[in-house]
This record gives sequence, structure tokens and C-alpha cells, in this order.
Amino acid sequence: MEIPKTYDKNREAQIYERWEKSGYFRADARSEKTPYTVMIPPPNITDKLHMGHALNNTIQDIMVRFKRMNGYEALWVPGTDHAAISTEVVVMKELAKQGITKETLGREGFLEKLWEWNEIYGGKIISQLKTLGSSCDWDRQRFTMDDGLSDAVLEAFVRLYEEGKIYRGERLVNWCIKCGTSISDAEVEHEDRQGHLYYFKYPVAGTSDFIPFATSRPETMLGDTAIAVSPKDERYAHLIGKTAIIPVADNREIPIIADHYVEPEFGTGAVKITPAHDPNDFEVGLRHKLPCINILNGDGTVNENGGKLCGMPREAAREKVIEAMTALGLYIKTDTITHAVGAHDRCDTIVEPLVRLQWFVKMDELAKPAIEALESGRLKFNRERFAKVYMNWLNNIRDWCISRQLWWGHRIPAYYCDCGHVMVQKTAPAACEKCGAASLAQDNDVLDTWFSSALWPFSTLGWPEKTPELEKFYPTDILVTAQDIIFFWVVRMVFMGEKFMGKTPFTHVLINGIVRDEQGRKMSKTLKNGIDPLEIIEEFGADVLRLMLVSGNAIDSDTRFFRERLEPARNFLNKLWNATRFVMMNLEGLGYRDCKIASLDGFGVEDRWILSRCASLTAEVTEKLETHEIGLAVQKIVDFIWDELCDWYVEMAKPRLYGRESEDSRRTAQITLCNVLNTAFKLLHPFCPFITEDLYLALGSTLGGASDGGELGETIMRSAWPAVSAELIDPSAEKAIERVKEAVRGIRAVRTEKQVPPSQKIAVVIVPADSQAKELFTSTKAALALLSGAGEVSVHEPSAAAPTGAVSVVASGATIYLPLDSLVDSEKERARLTKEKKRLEQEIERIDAKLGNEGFVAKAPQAIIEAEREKRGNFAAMLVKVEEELRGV
RNA sequence: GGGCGCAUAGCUCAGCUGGGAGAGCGCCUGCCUUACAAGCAGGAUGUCGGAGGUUCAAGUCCUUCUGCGCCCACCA
Repeated sequence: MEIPKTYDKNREAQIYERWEKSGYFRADARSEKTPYTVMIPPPNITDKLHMGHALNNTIQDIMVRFKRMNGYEALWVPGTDHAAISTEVVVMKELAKQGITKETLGREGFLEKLWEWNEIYGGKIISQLKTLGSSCDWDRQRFTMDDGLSDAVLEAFVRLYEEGKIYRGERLVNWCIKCGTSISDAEVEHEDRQGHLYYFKYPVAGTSDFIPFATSRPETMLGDTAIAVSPKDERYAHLIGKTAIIPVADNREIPIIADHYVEPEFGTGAVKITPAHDPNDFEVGLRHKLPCINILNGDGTVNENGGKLCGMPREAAREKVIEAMTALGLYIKTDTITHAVGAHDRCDTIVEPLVRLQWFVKMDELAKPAIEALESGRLKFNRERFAKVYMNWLNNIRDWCISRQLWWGHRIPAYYCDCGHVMVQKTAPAACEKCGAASLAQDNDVLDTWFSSALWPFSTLGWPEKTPELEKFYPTDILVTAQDIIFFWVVRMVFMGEKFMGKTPFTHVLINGIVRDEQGRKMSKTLKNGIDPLEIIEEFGADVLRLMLVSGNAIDSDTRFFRERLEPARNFLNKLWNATRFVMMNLEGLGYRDCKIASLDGFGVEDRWILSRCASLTAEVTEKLETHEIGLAVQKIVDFIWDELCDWYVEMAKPRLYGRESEDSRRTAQITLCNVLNTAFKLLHPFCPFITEDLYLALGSTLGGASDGGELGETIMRSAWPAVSAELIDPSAEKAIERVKEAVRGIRAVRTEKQVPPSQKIAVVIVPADSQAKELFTSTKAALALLSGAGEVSVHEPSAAAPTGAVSVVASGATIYLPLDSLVDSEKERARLTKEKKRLEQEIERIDAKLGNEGFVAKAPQAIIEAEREKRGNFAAMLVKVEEELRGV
């Protein structure tokens, strides 16, 4: 049988295609099995997927595949997000290259372009997810703007409106002058920037007095409607109630008021109040019933309220105001300060607070069940600190501005009549229900993209229809996402889920870290440091990428992407490939059609050892996956396969496989290898789905195409997860093999020290510590010989005398003699044994100190104390042997 | 202003509920041993950031300091 020496990664595509064709990814709403549901965080159709998506989707796939093999009706719903503003910006940029603007195309024409874009990028994303191996149920693929989800959005909007939880009002919103739309608080990024703090003074009407103040935005003087001072501030007490004059605004007079918002220590202790352009001032304005003068247009230019400055951009207007005030002798000074300014997260333009008529979701009542969900434990985060982030946001939540002055998105279902009546309903009304007029205008705005994603866990299952899917698969089990969208998305899904479904949309939130570049920077388009997952998959295969992404990192911490980190992953898969290849080459004459083990009769101690280790591994990996400790789970699998299985057991089995021992022993080695490999394939399958499928099927067909209820049958992904077989766990076999390993390591070390080449087979004499050890070394003689490069191994009686002219190695179960004749140098032997003696004495001393400590003996757990005593006994016995040897040298 | 994270071998990082410091890469030595040189065997390397504390026992828990990084926030 010809099997290539390395795994062919190009087979991944075929394997995926077969899975898809066979319907293995489908979940059935009518199944009797317990559901396990995961909703993909729908990637934005702005671009193809990046490395962060690769990690995020790998984690989801691991959980889904794990649960599917565990007998759950596992459903992973895939889909994409229209990403309102982000996509609109990207498409506008593309169109600009052709000299087209959205205005020239008109609303209809522009939306057509966006749907075309969606065809291309939505498709790319889906094909990337498939390349990665994602086992999504593609029959259920959704898009946030498809008909069903759009209907859900309308339904949610109308219901919230009817309950008074959505309202329209003039509020101060974050306005992006570049995008020409309002944005939510969450979309504003604060950063410290250098700026100026300008000091001016206004004359106080009817007096010769002036009131000084500081501002970082002088142009807003045009919209000032008061000057506020602290009620406790004696300096200005006499001015309260008087009016100040704004010379640059046609000498408009504004009241001087007292408000606790003012900090007397900052600036001059007096603050100009511009309710239309500052959130604090807006609040002050409400308290004092001040007028609100909006001085800016949506594009950032000064409007008609700015008088002579009308039409001027905000920066230019600022200069003009400063000039004018200086000319009037009302300028005092300028300080340089660093202060936090808000910028739009999509375009980095400084956000302008503006009063606008917008739609809002009233958050106070909606937030309560979301807070309660976490407090009651219905909702859990993988790390406590993420729960804190979630809580902090909810406890300080403000109303959510949901209207956006864009075209790409769900258009707000509000219809306006000239008579002033407003109708909010799912379908356009034929006429005004109040005055009967037929000419109605729909609201021009669309909804914040997160409004539709907030409904994702149930809108994807058919809500508001009562579908069997919704009944079966909601609520979902786990949400895997990154920390940066806890407020944007996680919080909102929770309160919408609580609101419309009466249930928390998921029980576990698994926050994964960010994939950074090798310098630890975030991968971004501007830095051009992004790495395309497809390129990596092309070169190494999806299994290698997946393995690398989840290895060697805690799931919640950020990880750096190095190409060098791919190699260990590739090497490991190559190791597994070759180990399997080796086993398959040695299966001749087995005569079994599967690899089940009914009884351990006739199995060697090394067989029982590896089966025991494999059973422990199964238990550990299962437990780690249940608790979402993915990195720890995969590490255990890799260590087991490479170290215990390949480096020890396979080597130990060789003499038996090569037919140098009995036919029965060969068969038990074969069956053990098949059994352990089969388990290893399954445990590794969620992480590396392709290679494990290939090997599982190859091993199955070598055994004769066994078909016993799916085992080694048609696909690994629908096979049963290995059962945790407690009966296979055998501490005595594990202890025994540890003794053999210790002996082998001792011999190898001596060989290296004496520079005996591997080709030189040396004789080994073993004097076991007791009769049990004698039996052990007798039965593993051939394996030990192979592992230590020995020509002949003879096991003597426990009481046998030491051979002369030999190097001795004292191990736990035996003293081993290597008759190396000419190589033996008694000086060196004495030194070596003395060193060993010292080491043992130190160990014993350390344990004695511990056991001599009253506190330890009184308070430490019994098992810990016992283990220390046992170790001491072992060291003491070895010390006696070493001293004996020392006397003989 | 508030909150959080990180600091462990030359590098990148594991180390879950406290019980004798680990992996990969790199480095040194020797090997093409009939599965694998993408490999095998042997080896060197750490006051687990500093200082206190709790405990029989601290990389692990508490306090504090230092240095990086992140998030939230309306000081004009």
C-alpha cells in the first residue's frame, strides 16, 4: 500500500464538499436530541474575512463539532451583516473612483449598487468560512437585510414604538459632519488631542463689569444662551441674575445663572452655556429652560443663526470669532491643553454635538432584565472582567439613538402626513388615518445596523413567526465574540432577547482575544499589516491555521501572529500522519474489522498503560472543552500524541509488530494502536477536522471498511465522541511504565555521556528491585532493548550480584548495568554516582523538612502527605543502591 | 477622573480551583535507528517585575509600588 509521506492539504476542499453534499452540517428542528445552538457573529459585508474572523470561527467550529459528536443536535447558523454605515462608506469610496456620488445615482440606484456589492462580498465571506472548515448549516444562512430579518426588524420597531419604548425627539446627538449622519454614543471614540483653551470676557449689561470665561470652541459663542457660575462662588455672586452681552452675536443678551455643574476651580469659574452644541450645556439648558440656538448645518458650516459667519466652515468661523473678540479687547489669553475629543469610529472625523430630531430607544426599563440576567447567572461570561464591562455599560446606559441619515439599512417604518400626524406600522398606510390625505412620506432615515443584529439570535430562526426552529433552537448556548462589541452587540442582543422572547438569548458568552501582528499591533488596513487567512490556508492548510490559532494562548488574551508559529502546528500534523501511516503498514493479519476492546486479557502492561493514558486524556479533553478551555484541551492532545503515543508506545510496540514476539502479542499491539489512534483522531477532530477525517477513514478502510454503527464508518464528524472509560484507567500499569521509562532514560543518558553511537548495540543487565519489577522488566525486555539501543537485555534475580566492569544506573525499579569494559573509568563513575547520591540526599532532606513541619502534617491534605512519604521511600531505596554501587567502584 | 489587563527560560507564551517551575522556537552535543530530518536521543538556561502580607505551603490569594497596554468618561 502506497501512502504519501506527508499529508496533502489540497484534499481539504474535496473533504468539505463531501461533508456538505452529505448533509452532515444540517440540524433538524424535529430531532429528539438536545439542541446545541451557536449563532455566528455575522461578518460585515464590507470586506473579506481577516485573521480575527479565522480565530473566532475556529473556536465556534470546535465547540459545534465537539457537541455534535457528543450527540447534540448541533446547529451553527451562518450569515452576514449589512453593516449600514460601514458598507455605505466603502461603496461610496468605490463609486468615487468612477466619479459617481450617491446623490447622482439616487436612493434606488445607490441601493442597487449596494446589493451588487453584497452579492460579491457576502459570497466571498461564505466561501472563506467554508475553506476554514466551518460546519455551519448552510441551508439556514441569513443576511440582516433579507426578507425575513427585515420583517423582524419592522415588527420589533413597531412593537417598541407602540409600547412607548421607541420615541422621536429633539435631542443632542453625536453628529458626523463628514458622513452627514447622527451616530450612537458607542460609535464615538474618545482620544486625547492637543487643543487650545481660549479665555474671553463678556461685558455685563448695565455695568462696567465683565465676566471672564474659558472655551475650547469659540465659534459656539454664536449659540450661547447663558453664562453659568457655581452657586457657591462668591466672586460672581453679585452678577447672578444680571445679563451678559455677546458682542459677536449682534450684542445678544444672555442671563447669568448659577448651576452646580460649574466647578469653581476650573478655568475662570464661569462657563458659557451652549445647549445646542454640548451635552452638559444641554442639560443645564433643560434645568434653566434656556433657549437652544443651533448654529451649525449638517455639513459643519455655520447656519443662518451665525449672522455674518453663515456658510463658513466651523474652523474658519472659530478664527473669525477670535479675531472679532480680540478687536473688541475681550480676548484674555490662550492655554494649550490636552483634552478628550470624540471622533467617529468609521472616519475619524471629530464629532459635533448637535440638536436634531432623531429616533431613540428608551433604555431604562429594557436594561433591567439584561442586568438581572447576569446577576441571576442565566448569562455567564468566560471571564469575570468581561461581565464587569457588560455591567458597567448597562448601569450607565443612556437612550440609544437608532436613526441614521443613510440609505443602506432598514428604513424606519414611520409615515408622516402633512397634517402633522405620524403613523408607525410595518406596511405603508394608504392614507392618513387622521385626515385621510393620501400623500404620505416615509421617514428618510434608516436604523442603526446594530438594531437588526440585536435581534439576530431569534430573527434568524424565523421570529416573529412561531417556527419549529425557534421552538427547538432558542435560546442558543454560546456566543463567541471579541471584547470590543460587548456594548454594541452583546448587551443589545440580551435586552432584545429578554424583551421579545422572554429568555436570555445565550447562556455563555465566550470572549476571544484579538489576533495582532508580530509586533503586537492590531492588524489594520491603514497599517497594511493584515495577514489574509486564505493565503495561509493555501500554503499550510486550514487544519494548520486552526491548530496554530488556538495553541499556546489563553483564549481570552490577545495573540500575536507569526508565520514561524505555523511550523510546529504543521510538524505535529505531519507526525500524526506518519504515525498513522506506520500503524497502517503494520496491520497485516490483524483480522479485526473494528478496534473495540472487549477485554484486556492478554494485553501487555504497555498496552494497558497507553490505554489508561488515553482514557485519562479523553476525560481531560472532554472536561476542558466543556469549560471552553480550548487551548488547554488541544495542548493535552498534542502532548499525548507526540510524546506518549509516538515517542514511547509506538517504539515499545515495534518488536511485537515486527513479529519478533508471539502472534497474540502482535495482535494486541495492533488493536491497541488502532484503538488509541482512533480515539486521538476523534479528540483532535474539532480542532483539525480535515486530517482527522482523512486518517479516520483511511484507518477504517485498512481494517476492512468496518461499519458498526458509524464507528470507523462514513465520517468522523458524525461519529460518537470517545466515552470516558474509567475501567481502562490503570494506575499500576502507569506506574510500571514510568519505571521502564526511567530505566531507558538512564541508559540513554549514559550512552550519550560515553558517546556510544546508536548503531552500537550494547548489552544491558537489569537487577530488579523486587520480584514485581523482575516481572515487569522481563515482559518489556524487547521494548526496552529497542528504546535504549541494547543488543541483549538480561534480567537477573533481585538479589543478584553486580557484574564487574560495568557502568551502573540506579532507577526506581532496578539497577541497570552496562558492561562497557574499556569505556569504564572508575574515577568518572565515582564522580557520577557521588553526584547522584548528593541529589538523592537533597531530595530526602527537602521531604524530611516538610514532613518534620508540624503544621504541614497537621493541616495538609492526607493525600499530599502520603505522596511525600512515598517519594521519600523511593528516594531512600535508591540512595541505598547508589551507596552500594559507590562501594563497588 | 473611573475601571481592566499584562509583566514567568534568549524569543513567543501556557500554567484552571494554592501542594516539588512548563511548552514551542532558538542554542549546545550526537544520530539519515526499516512512520516521520517537518525527525530521534541527550543537554544548558528562570531571586515567576519590586516590596510587604495571608497560609503548614504562594507563579497562583490580599495590599502596595514600578513599567507597558486597553476600555469607559460631559471639566468648559
